[in-house]
Amino acid sequence: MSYNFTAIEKKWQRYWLDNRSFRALSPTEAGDRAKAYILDMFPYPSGAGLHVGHPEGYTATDIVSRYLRMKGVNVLHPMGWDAFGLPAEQYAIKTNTHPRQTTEANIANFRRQIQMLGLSYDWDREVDTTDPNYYRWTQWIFLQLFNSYFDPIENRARSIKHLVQELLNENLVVAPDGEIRLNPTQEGLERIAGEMRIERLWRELDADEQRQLIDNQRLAYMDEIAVNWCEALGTVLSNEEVIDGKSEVGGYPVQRRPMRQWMLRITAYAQRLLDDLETLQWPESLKEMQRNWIGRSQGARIDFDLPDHMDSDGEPLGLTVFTTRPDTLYGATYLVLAPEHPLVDLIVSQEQRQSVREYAAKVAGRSERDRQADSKEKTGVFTGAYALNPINEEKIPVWIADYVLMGYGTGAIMAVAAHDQRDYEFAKRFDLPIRTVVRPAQGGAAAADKAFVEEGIACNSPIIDGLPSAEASAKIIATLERESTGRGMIHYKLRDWLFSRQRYWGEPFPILLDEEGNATALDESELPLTLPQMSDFKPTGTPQPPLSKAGEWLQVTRDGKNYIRETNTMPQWAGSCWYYLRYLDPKNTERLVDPDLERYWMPVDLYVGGVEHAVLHLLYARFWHKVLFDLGQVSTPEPFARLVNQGLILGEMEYHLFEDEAGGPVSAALVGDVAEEASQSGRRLMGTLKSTGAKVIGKRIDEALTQRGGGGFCLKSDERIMLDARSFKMSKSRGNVVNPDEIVRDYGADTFRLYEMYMGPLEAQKPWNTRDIVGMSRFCASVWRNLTGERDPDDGQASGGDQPATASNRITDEPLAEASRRQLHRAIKKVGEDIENLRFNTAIAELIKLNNQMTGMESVPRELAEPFVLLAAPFTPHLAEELWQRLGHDQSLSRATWPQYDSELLAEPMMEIPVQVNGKLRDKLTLDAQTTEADILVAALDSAKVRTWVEGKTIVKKLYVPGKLVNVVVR
RNA sequence: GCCCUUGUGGCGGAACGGCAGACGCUUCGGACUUAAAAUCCGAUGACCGAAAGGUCGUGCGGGUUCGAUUCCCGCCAAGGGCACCA
Repeated sequence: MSYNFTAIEKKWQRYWLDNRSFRALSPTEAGDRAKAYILDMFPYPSGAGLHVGHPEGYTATDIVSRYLRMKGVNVLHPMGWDAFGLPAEQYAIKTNTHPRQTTEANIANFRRQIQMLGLSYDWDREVDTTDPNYYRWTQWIFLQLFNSYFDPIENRARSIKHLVQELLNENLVVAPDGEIRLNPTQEGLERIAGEMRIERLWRELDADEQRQLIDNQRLAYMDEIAVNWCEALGTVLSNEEVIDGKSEVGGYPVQRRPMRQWMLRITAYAQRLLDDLETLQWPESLKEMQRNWIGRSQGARIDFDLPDHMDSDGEPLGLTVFTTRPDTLYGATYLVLAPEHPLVDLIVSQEQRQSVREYAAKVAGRSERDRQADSKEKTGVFTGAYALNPINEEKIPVWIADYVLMGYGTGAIMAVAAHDQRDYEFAKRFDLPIRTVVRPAQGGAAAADKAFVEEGIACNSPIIDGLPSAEASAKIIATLERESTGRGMIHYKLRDWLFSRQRYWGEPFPILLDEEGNATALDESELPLTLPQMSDFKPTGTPQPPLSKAGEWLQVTRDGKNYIRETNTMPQWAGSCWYYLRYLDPKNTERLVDPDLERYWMPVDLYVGGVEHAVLHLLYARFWHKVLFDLGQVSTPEPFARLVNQGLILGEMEYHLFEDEAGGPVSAALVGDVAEEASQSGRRLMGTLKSTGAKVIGKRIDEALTQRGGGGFCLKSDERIMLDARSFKMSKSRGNVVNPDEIVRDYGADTFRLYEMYMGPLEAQKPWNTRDIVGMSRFCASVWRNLTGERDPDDGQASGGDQPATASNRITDEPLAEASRRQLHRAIKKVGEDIENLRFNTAIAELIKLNNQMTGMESVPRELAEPFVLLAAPFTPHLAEELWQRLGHDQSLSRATWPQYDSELLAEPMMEIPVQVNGKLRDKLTLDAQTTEADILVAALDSAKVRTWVEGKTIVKKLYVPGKLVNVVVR
């Protein structure tokens, strides 16, 4: 019987599970072995089942894990389920089943699919984010966030108790703007300036104020802010979940509306999240995406007085802008506020009130998306108010315009029309003054029809004239700071993380709310707070979350006071923010993770997953990790030392024929230029139009192509043909989704694994091509034949997984030929190095070459067969285990020793030296590897072929690159 | 508009200063077979040539170098990210 992959794969999958073959060792068991934590991004178990993209990353980490185990490393390689989330809940609503049920069914299906791929996970450590024993600790981390604040002096999170203590001790005081500062009297400064009280002490606050003050410092806090409300999903979404004004999930419209929501103070960590990227071995492009998302801008806040306006207490009003170009302050010819800016109502003049209101109403009625769509045409309205430029007391008009966003900076800008393109367009539109205050450093004039936005030399700016922009900015900031009309600051685009959702299927907050809506945390001992069983978990159609219908569950009386539970739930990201920690100690009932285990295993040595999490999961997880680090719960500042993004697997190539613009002849197959070029020469376009999957549509392709003998096609000489061959993302609607179940059924898991790894570099985006799978299938069958001698179904031998393994008649104890031995040792080196560099495609190519050698052999020496099976084991583990057993081993090879190569055998005794003349290859010499340079050059010039190219010319230079080539330069 | 990534045979890709196209697919030819499948052997970048051999060739245009797919400068195209971010 021939190679029966189904039986073999079942047999070994059973064996691995029964024997817990991939159990990670405890630090004690491991002794002085090295450790490696190899992690996959755990999947969201959707109803659709595994996608071919999942096995790509999972196979990659599996190969690395299996390889490292064979190298004697203690490997932790776990898997789990990120099972809270919107799709499960939406599906549950649609089918009227409880999300618990669908989630369990989906997890079972995912587990089956993952196990059928032969992935070497330590199943003892499986986690499920929806398990109360898991989300108990998600809630626990939330409590840590709630009970902590960010100490800007130490630049880290600390217990809120510490803050209260410092306030009680009067080391800290409360500034009028609500900020907490060092007590100036501690530095010998006065806390009282004139008759006006500047700062207040803790004991001078009443109980409500104290509570407010503390609540405003927490890392998890409630705030009434404009949030992204998605009507269709019935929930709010984080900035990261909104793309182009639509929900990332489902693409539903999202509106801004003010709601009281839980926020996490990720902005406090902006600088550390930015700085620590430098320490990570991550793809540069992904780091760049995080940098852009954090969006650091260095600049200044500048205060403009509004001389004609007083607040209700009779204090003069002021207006603060943020700018990255303080050096252009003299060029500010007007100010612009966001239409939603709270100051607008206070300063608008009687005459302008009507038009300002109308404009603001119009803007409010439009989504962010619409606002961006017609950003080409600037709109805005004058408020009737004027402000004073602090640098020169110039009186400038204040406008409102929707190109200024309330959500960035202070929601107000100083407009410098000469040096900002948007301001320039606005000024042109409304005929506002444009004043040049920077000239190009290299001389030459700036373009007249647009803003000069680069740095240069300040001009028309009395105190900074002649200074380069950077110095000019510094001087302006110094001046403003001296006069208390501004200060240098760094602004981040990153916003605090909106952390609550109006959903049922998420972690409940361990929070009680009193009648005023103040939050009180549950005690750690009260966790987990489990989701109430509800038959009606549908959205309410209002911002009221489904849990508001939970009846008794909601009511809590404590110390004689009535509370109601928080009815929002946490977003899907909560569970995935820390799952990598739980794998280390998944059954611990006392702690999140045992500190010794945490220190042993962290950080994650290799993390593989899709790039779609660049600014969501990967930013959130880093943030939580840093908080846990500050609070002493984890030992490393970063969770994922090395990260690799697997490239997207696109759908199968699609070929399209279409009319060209002239409505003329048909367009046909292959990418534009190639086809066009081909059409001009009339030569063979592609030999295999049929076999590539191109569909012959009607007669048209036949009109353009003539069939050659043997099934190839040729372009008719004068046709103009364009071929559109492209592949698209796999999607249900396109009908190009490949189902892993079918591939494994038809070809086996080993072949499937090989195929995905052989498609190309792990990081590259590449199209699926079912046609190519057969290559890997042939390889597996060929290895089987080469090592078992079982040729085809007719030779009468029983085999397959359930049968007792029979010894092979192809294996011999004869010594291996010298040349083959050298090839083997080169392969051992290459395969090991390629795995370490995640270059699986070239490693597989090496295995194929080695197997091709065996195909040509009469019988295969054990000296070659055994190392070959070990080298193949990480890639085709089932096949390798079966062959290993048939080679007479009674132990699984999962912990067998990886072969070692002998460096002596890497060098060939003879070498082939190409000889170039003027950089062109003219001959090749086969020489003893010991030949000296002088002899090689003599031999090279002695070559007849070389001589014909050198004759009659002067040799200018003779070059020898040791072991590589000779180049003779002649003139 | 800005940032990042990628452009190599009929296809996926390899080489990443030193023999361009490893390896797989496809196609063609041969062996085996009553036949087919499977398997095995050989060929497969283009052009010229009967052959030996030669010329061209890694998106395009320059540059550095004895030598460039590889490094530098300038374009073009595709994919991804950000986007009125002050």
